[in-house]
Amino acid sequence: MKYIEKLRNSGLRPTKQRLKICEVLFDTEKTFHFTINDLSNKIKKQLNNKISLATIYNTVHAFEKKGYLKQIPINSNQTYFDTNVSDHHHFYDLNEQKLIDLENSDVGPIKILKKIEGKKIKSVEVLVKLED
Amino acid sequence: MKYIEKLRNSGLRPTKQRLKICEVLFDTEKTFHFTINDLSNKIKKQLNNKISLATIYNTVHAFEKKGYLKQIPINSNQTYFDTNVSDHHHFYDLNEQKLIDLENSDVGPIKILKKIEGKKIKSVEVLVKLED
DNA sequence: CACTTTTTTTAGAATCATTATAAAGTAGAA
DNA sequence: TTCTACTTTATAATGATTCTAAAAAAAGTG
Repeated sequence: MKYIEKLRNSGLRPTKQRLKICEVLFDTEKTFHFTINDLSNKIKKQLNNKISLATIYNTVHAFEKKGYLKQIPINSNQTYFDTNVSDHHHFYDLNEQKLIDLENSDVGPIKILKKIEGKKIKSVEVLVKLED
Repeated sequence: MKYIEKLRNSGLRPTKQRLKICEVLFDTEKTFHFTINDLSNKIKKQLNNKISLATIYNTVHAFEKKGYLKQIPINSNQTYFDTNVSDHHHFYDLNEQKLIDLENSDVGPIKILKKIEGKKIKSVEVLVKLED
């Protein structure tokens, strides 16, 4: 199965629960944004299946560490994740509290001119806040 | 007093506690980053004065709404604020968990090419994650 | 000044996302 | 199968933030 490798790479054994989580996360054409709570609900509805929060947290964090999911840097009481792990950015609609993808090509090239001794750049993320 | 206007503009009357908060926030040459907890401790040490968390939260949020403080979009369990409200960006050192200012001039101009119907851009914020 | 009304501060409780825990379940190797 | 190590789970713990209601302070009024 195609998700087994993703799990193994993330240091996780392919269990029933983890495979279900993979299905919901990766078995779609479109990528999407979610919170842990969103994901839990999606699993309940879509698969008619309850997986404990602890398992969901563990799995999502393992994927995030390996780069199969991305955290979206935004101030909210919940943490937002993205199944789109390509280099891209986000609009955040303040009124509707909704995230929208901004492809890299929608944002001009970004040059970081300042250097910090002994550190290298891991990622550059742009958040564009929108209002009415 | 110079802070009275800031408070009034934010819809707050100038009380003893709020003026103390202003002192710690705005009475320095250098701008700085802080969490509510940082600020509370700074008030204790620097002014030898305890102000309840509720008051600090209220005041900081009022200033943030008026633009006298900025929230820094970053995923953390605590919310980070910045007394530097000029247009600028941030490095985030993942290893030391420290924020560093990135002046606008340190980042090339950013062009957002995508438009969203009926929405206007309120801010563009760049977060550059650093690792060793 | 009194006295009333409104606003503010405060400590502590409530909330809520996230993390930790420990017991019961499951997978994989021998 | 049987043993061992890893997983899942429900539930508790944690910790930042928000809420609350009572006491304190400030403003308004005669």
